[in-house]
Amino acid sequence: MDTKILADLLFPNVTKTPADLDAEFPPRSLPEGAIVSRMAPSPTGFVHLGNLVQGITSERMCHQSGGTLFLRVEDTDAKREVPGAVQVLIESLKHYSIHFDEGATIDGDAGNYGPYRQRQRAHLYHVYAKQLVLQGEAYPCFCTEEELSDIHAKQEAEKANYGYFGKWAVWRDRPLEDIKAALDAGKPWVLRYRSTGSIENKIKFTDLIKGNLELTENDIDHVLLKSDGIPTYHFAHAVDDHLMHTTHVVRGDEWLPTLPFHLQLFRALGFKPPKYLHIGPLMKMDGESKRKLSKRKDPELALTYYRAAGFPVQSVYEYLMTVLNSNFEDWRRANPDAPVDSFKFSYKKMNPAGSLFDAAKLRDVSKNVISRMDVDTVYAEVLDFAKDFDIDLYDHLTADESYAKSILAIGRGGKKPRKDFAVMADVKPYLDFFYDDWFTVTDAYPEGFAKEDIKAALQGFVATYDPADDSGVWFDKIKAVADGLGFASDMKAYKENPSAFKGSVADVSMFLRVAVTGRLNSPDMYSVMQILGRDRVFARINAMIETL
RNA sequence: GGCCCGUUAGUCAAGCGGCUAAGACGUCGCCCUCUCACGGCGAAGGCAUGGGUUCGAUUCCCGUACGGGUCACCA
Repeated sequence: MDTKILADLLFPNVTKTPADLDAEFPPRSLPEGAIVSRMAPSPTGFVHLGNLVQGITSERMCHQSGGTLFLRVEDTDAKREVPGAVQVLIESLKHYSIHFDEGATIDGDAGNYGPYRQRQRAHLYHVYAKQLVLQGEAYPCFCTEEELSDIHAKQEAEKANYGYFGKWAVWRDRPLEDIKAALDAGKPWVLRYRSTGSIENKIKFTDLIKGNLELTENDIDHVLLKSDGIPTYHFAHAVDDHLMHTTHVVRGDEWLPTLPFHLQLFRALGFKPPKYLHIGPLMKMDGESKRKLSKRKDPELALTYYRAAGFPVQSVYEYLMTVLNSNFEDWRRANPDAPVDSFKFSYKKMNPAGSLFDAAKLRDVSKNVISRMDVDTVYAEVLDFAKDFDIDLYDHLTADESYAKSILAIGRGGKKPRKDFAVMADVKPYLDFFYDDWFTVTDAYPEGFAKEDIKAALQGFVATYDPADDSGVWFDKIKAVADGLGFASDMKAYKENPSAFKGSVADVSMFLRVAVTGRLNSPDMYSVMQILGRDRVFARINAMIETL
């Protein structure tokens, strides 16, 4: 068959050649060893953990090597696209500190290798499509959906392998007249790759994460161009990553089965294939068994889930970092205050297998991240969460900013900071008693004590409390009250002979705690009282005395 | 079903032919001049399995089992 005739028939308007495009998109001038990679999500309106895992990996590799990271929107499937999804995508990636050097932005494209939205690149793909037809390595196929499912059904019946290949590839070797006739009849067509591979052959391949792999050659005549003229992922991947000079492709390992086809394509097109990093999936426990996190079943896959739960961005980022490079944890312990990007990320540390998503671990990481934040940062984080998810909390915290901050400052800073919050939703139950309208007097007194003693202890405290005292003096006074009532002021003495006392200074402190905070647990009472102020402390203590 | 990937404690994981097989989370215990939150100390718990190769295998090879992925005009 004369491929020239066919090529012109199929792509009459394509005049450019691959050489023209190579001239249009010359290599970037980057230092030796610089990595160029991309994030290439499809705009489904749903940004998930997997996107982020892949994004962080690409981002670190590019920027640590002095290279370039770009964002390419894979919007080849018009059917699935959700309106406004591109914006959501760009904004949440930015939110999670994935910074792009070029690519799609909310306002349009930035960079010299665009367009960065695939649907706008149709003319580029067609140049290569025509080239493949010319080389006899692609052909049109006019099968309808029904015909294809018939083929599939027959294959099932015959227990043959599925797919459009060999004798099943009914349009593969049709004479030109048939094609012309179909074209003239206005039948829709797709462009298929003419595979010369065989499943009898194996190809060797080295993945940067998985290591040496042996894969079966591809013998399927995959679709290159859909009937709307827009490429499939495979074809777009080859063309785009060539023209954009991608050096490393990071993607999920669900792509491994189609990798042989991709390699075939790069060869057919005369492209140098990039290095690949195939990441194992994030899994979760589902009853007894593990399975890949699925976006239909698992809300925790969506980034928005973490925001609603009150995890700071930094927490999710650091958790994912520990999953990607487990030595990150050790590094973080040794460098508690260093910015995350001073950590030396290495793809060599990445696990070839999938990992189970560990919510408990996320919480732990998050506690540490939050405990390292300064007051202003925590305050901002809480507000950011509260304004969308707990407006009542937001109103309380903003009513008196410095008061709120003084609460959040308790136990913050220093070598052993408090770790009360894993998520911002933990904040309200932690500090509600600082607000009078949230505070409730409790009658759940510590058990095992005479009411008279509790009352006397509270009165004794009120008689001597002075907010000007430092914590040492403050506590000495409480000890004095304890002693006066037959409670041990010395914990050691108490432990050696508990029956010699009515209780200890710990119990006296508990009386105060219950009176002042309405609960059994609280941060350090000295700090609490300092923040509450003398009048409110006394009011609460007196209110409790009334009930005794 | 075909093809492919994977398998170190409940989980995340170091390890890369010779180690009493790190560490972290979780769990449990003890300690810590006021509880909690921290912090400290300690405990339980592991190389899926059968064959090789080797003086020696968690580490290399093959099989089995189990887990996962993929077989679209979706990415």
